[in-house]
Amino acid sequence: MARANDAVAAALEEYAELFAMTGGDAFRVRSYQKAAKAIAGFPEDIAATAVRSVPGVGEAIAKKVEEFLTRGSFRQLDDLRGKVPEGVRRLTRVPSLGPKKAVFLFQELGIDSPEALAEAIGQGRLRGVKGFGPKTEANLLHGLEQLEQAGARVDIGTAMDLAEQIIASLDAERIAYAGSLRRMKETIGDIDILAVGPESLMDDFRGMPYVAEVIASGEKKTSVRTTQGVQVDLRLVPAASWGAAMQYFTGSKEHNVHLRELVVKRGWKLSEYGLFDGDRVIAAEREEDVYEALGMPWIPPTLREDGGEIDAALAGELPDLVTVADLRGDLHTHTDLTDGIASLEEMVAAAAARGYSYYAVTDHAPDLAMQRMTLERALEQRERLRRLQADYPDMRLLHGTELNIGPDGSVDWPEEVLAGFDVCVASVHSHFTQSREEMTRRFVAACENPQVHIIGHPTTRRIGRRPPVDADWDEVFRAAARTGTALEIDSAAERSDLPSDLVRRARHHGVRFSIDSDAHSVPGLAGQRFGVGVAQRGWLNADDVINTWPLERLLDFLGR
DNA sequence: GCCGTTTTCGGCCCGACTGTTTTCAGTCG
Repeated sequence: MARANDAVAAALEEYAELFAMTGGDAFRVRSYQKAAKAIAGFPEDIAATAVRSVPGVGEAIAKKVEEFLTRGSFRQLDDLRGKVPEGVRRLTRVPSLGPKKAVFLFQELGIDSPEALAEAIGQGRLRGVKGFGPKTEANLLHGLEQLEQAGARVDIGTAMDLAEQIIASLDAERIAYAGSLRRMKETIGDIDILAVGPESLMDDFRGMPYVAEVIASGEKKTSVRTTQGVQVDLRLVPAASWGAAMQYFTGSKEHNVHLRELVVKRGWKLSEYGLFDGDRVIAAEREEDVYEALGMPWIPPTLREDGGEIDAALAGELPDLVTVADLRGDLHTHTDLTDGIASLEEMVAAAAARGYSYYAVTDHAPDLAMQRMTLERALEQRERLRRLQADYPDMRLLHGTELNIGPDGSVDWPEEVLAGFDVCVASVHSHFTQSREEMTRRFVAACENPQVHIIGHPTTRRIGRRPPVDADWDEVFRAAARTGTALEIDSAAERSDLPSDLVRRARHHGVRFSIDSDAHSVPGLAGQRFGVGVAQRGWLNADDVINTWPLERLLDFLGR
């Protein structure tokens, strides 16, 4: 069941942003951001909790949240939405453009969207404007390009939260999401929801508080844009053709085109209403029947990209994909010692509740200055973790760290310190714009460090915010395979990193993977389901993933 | 706006980088 937490957090996040843009006090902005983060990371459903009990939520924010929970917004948010055009908010999505410059551009030049900014630059209207020199202009152009590449797509976590919220809000006989979301694609353009139920469902849908705009509405399909700017299509389908509709609307288009070629060869017809031989229905109610009628087992949605899955299915050679149930632990997580929001004790208790055989705490290492890590603090944490171990006889607690890979491939702590950690994840957190050669050398050097077990979020992309770094990935994969360094599939939805296409390529080089949550909160631990989606899209089976292995085998891998 | 074993007022993760500025503002992690 969808929790209200994410919708509340998104509203507070938006308010913080608008408040900052309208000249609000920076410390108050931080209060809203902190509260949003705490609510998103709060383990209970906020709608069923005393809001004040969430750390970081005081009198004023509690009132706003309560109003939001009753009517889907709050007065101050409505006010600011009226003052700052939605497009100006989108301007801050342009990398290198923050709230200050965005508001400046709006007030001084009337630029009210990324599109308008592109036009203004094209017309040379930024020339000579105070604070906008040639370098800034070039950076903005580059940022606009990146934004365009990312498109209006949102990460799968945002889309999944929204889809689950919508599904929970509608009273249908049967309802589910299809499309790229069901295929667990890392970014989602729009959300497709199929439902069986009365036509009044459409009215209910249009009237929901999360609907900002109705784009189109008919008997069978309603399209809306939500307050988060995501398009959602709701389709009513006949109960008798549920399976065919799911098959059709799950896609991908390429998968369906390929499948329909097989259908046509047999003189049949496949549509969202069913698989037909003339007027005779061969399959319609169950999706499995569509595939079985074509002589193959049901194909998992995560494989439906026309990447060889149909031939594999026909040959009976579909991979035995890794699942969430295969995971025995998590090897990359944070606590409030650095930038997490839950304590060590809370995170460990939550991990135990998830039934893990092992669990690694990997707070940031000292070179990420804002985290203020020191060796002393790390060793104190280790002591606390060792003491906690006694309370968890069925779960091995591993003390790890997330190191920073420097520009030359070196990491923060010297070898003798690293040797004291059970798990070392090493990640790039700076110098993103090195040349391909430098970046490749940097990753290869990190792989060759015998103390490094896992390369964290390898491409360092942040969906919609930062492009992946440039490296010769095949070279990196060869180094990882040669040195026995695992590559991480970071499950945090805005990362989804490695991306699935690179996962599949890396697998061909014989690389092992670790599907980690990179959780900064208790609910963050559940994010592994998105990493499993990426892994499935990369055709991984359980054996490819080190944290499906039994404890002994994992310890062996870690060299202990 | 939130929070409290130095505080109910006065602090609030902080340093690096970049471009533009002649002493710093904005952005980012």
